[in-house]
Amino acid sequence: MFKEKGYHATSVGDIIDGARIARGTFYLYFTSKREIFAALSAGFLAVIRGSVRKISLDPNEGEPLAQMRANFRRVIHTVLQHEDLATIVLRDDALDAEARAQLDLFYEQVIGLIGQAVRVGSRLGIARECDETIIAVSALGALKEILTRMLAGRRATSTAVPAPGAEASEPAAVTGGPDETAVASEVTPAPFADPDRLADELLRFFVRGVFTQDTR
Amino acid sequence: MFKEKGYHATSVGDIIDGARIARGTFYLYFTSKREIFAALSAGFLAVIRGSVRKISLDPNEGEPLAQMRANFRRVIHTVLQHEDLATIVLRDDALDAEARAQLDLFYEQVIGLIGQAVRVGSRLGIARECDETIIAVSALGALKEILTRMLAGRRATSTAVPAPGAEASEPAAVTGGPDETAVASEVTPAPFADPDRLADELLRFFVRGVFTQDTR
Amino acid sequence: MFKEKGYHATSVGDIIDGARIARGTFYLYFTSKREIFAALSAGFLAVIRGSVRKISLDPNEGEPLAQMRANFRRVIHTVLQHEDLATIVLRDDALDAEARAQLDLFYEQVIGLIGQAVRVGSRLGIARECDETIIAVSALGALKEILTRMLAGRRATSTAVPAPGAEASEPAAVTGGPDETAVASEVTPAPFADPDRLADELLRFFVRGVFTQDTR
Amino acid sequence: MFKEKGYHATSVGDIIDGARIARGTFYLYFTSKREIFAALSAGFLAVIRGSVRKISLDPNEGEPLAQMRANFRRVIHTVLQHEDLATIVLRDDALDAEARAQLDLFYEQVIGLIGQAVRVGSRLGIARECDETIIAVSALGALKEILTRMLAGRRATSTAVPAPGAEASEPAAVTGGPDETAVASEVTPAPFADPDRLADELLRFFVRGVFTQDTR
DNA sequence: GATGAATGAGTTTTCATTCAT
DNA sequence: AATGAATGAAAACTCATTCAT
Repeated sequence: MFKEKGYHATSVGDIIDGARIARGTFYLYFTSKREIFAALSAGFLAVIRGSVRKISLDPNEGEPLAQMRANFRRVIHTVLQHEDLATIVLRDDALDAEARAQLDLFYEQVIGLIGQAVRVGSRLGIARECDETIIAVSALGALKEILTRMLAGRRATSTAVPAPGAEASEPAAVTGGPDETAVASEVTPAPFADPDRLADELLRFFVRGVFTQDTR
Repeated sequence: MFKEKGYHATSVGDIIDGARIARGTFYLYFTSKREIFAALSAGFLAVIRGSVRKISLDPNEGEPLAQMRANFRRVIHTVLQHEDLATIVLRDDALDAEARAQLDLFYEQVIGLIGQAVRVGSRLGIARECDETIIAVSALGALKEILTRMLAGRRATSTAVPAPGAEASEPAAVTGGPDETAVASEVTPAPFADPDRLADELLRFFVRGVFTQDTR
Repeated sequence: MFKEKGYHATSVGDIIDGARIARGTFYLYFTSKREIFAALSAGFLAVIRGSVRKISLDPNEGEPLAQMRANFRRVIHTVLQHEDLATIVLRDDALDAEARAQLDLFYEQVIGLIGQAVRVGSRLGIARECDETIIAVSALGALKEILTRMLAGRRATSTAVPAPGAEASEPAAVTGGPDETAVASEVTPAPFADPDRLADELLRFFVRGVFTQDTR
Repeated sequence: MFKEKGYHATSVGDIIDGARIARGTFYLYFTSKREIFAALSAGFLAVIRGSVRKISLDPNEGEPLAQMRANFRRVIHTVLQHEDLATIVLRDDALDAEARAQLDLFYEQVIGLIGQAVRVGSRLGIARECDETIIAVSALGALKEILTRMLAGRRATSTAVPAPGAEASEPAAVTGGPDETAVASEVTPAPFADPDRLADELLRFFVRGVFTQDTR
């Protein structure tokens, strides 16, 4: 329910209807709507944490960039394995201060991890001079956005035949200028369909950027 | 109010108290809570749209990368000029399908714009082979995350010593050089304090990535 | 509603139905069910407080016993003027700690007042040696019981023709032994019908007790 | 549980937790929460009934006033022996009509008994002319109030220094003489500590009242 | 144009009671 | 006899919205 309607639009009534249980049963297992959401979030965060490894300098562990690629791939696969939970966590709904703090902590950890990877790169002479916090935050943002759209794409695909009462079907049109709008028949799905390709593309972006020319 | 508490936690009561008007007066100007939020969002989106230019190949317009840097700087400055509105838009609160669609459209346009820049780069031989959608989405995500944290940092700083009644007057705190961040007691502020540096760092990330070594 | 059903058995729904107002209107004037009850109680306690005067030794104020009788009469009349409120206060329903404290304070004040009267009597040599606290508490208890039954009697009388759905009609029978059960057609009404007689009888009880013979 | 929190604030959950039994087990022995409360009340009322004797004119039974004193003492001692039950009965919590009627019946019997005593006194010429119902009701009220405060005092005293886990062990604190109560920091305890003194004081109040002067 | 009292649908939460095991 | 998971009716409370003044 949370995945479909978000935290606020989902009522306890929706949940118990969906779960085919009585109101009291819900409160037998969760003390509040907030708690079930927090429990779901926490569960997912734990799983995701488990899918990320710190970059190691131990040569047995392989090259740092290979380790990073493995991390990306694992995260993406874990997200795909837990589409529902990933969706509600990425939606980043407000909730209360405690849940907020839990999520913030998680992202701070992710930023720390990415920062560490950059620092390792610097030490090895394979990363350029940069503000590692900004890089890490950017990488996190990029990853979140990619994952969000990957999940949105899958939802759009799987719900292709919308139940009566739904209101999907985005007006595909976009792109500023009237020049090359390309195919654009399906808005996002295509490039996000292959998880491993996604991981590689993302990694390449982090590693090499896009442009070959120097900035200054 | 929306900036501080988010859409759902802000009641019409909060708004009219803050605005020192009567309940009825509110509904004289807005048909609903949703509408005022949508109006605020739309206003901000229009301003932001106005601060972005398509990359032009016309040599009078300067080099493409310089145009991109100018875009980044303008966006960041606009966001800073409209901290409140930017905050509520970046918070990405759920609302209804219509507001959702409006925001989605906007982001789709941004993605289109970034994609176009990459395509231009490709044509000029200054951008490497890549999936432009993934790159554009990543860039958008990075930008959103950076801006979000920049605003969070400013909020944290400005509310730090809350003079009773006052609510502004930045102490422009910036730690000199980019190397030794020393204290780092505050969560994010430091690296996000200088907007232009932020724009440059972000651009450099997009352009060159972080690592110098090849991926394959 | 509180008078008829007591605090717990009265729901906000009952109140708004009785008042012919909407739910929201109720919460516009009272923040909770507890609050309206507390407000009603407090109002009544204030009125009652206003109807009691400290016994004065000033000869212009009349004899102490006459002052006491006046107090009794005023209290009884006030209670009769505010039958509903008096009933809910005397019912002494649990509520929360705060309301409890408010009521306790009130009764403590009453006890203080009665104690003072006894002390005045002692000083004047018209009251016998006694533990004034016990006397005051006894007097308070007697007064409460008398008033409670006076009000119950009036309710029984006025509701003589019970609305369909009610469940009155006490099984009058009582009195341990099978000897003289007297008339007993109406359980309590009769002796409690005349307020002034009640006040006088009560005062006489306090003053002289019932038995003429000495105890030890 | 009922003693501590009252009927409404005590949930079946509290009861089964306290009794270390399962929910189902509770309903094996009692059909409802009301029933267990009624059973407890009824038990106590039976015990109390057993501790009161009708005043007899048989000279072997001793003087009427001595019989009354004995009754008072027995009631007070019984109440002390069953503090918990006495507390819940005196709290006079609402419940349903049936339990209400049971309690009303009991009090009516007590009133009948006291009334009988007064009538006996009248016949013997040792009681003054009076409305015996009013006197009996007053006496009942005084007794209830005294007992309530006596129990409250004991509770306050025993819970004063709550050794973690323990819940009894009265320190029998009683301030020596009846005159100088000195400290008086505690609300009521002192004068209510000695049950027999209480009974005597109460009896004396009934017998002689407080004031020596005539009323009219 | 402005006001604010009134509204009531909708939400969360509680808790006495049941019944299959 | 004992258990405890499941129940659902009922209760308190919220808040966006309306409309007579």
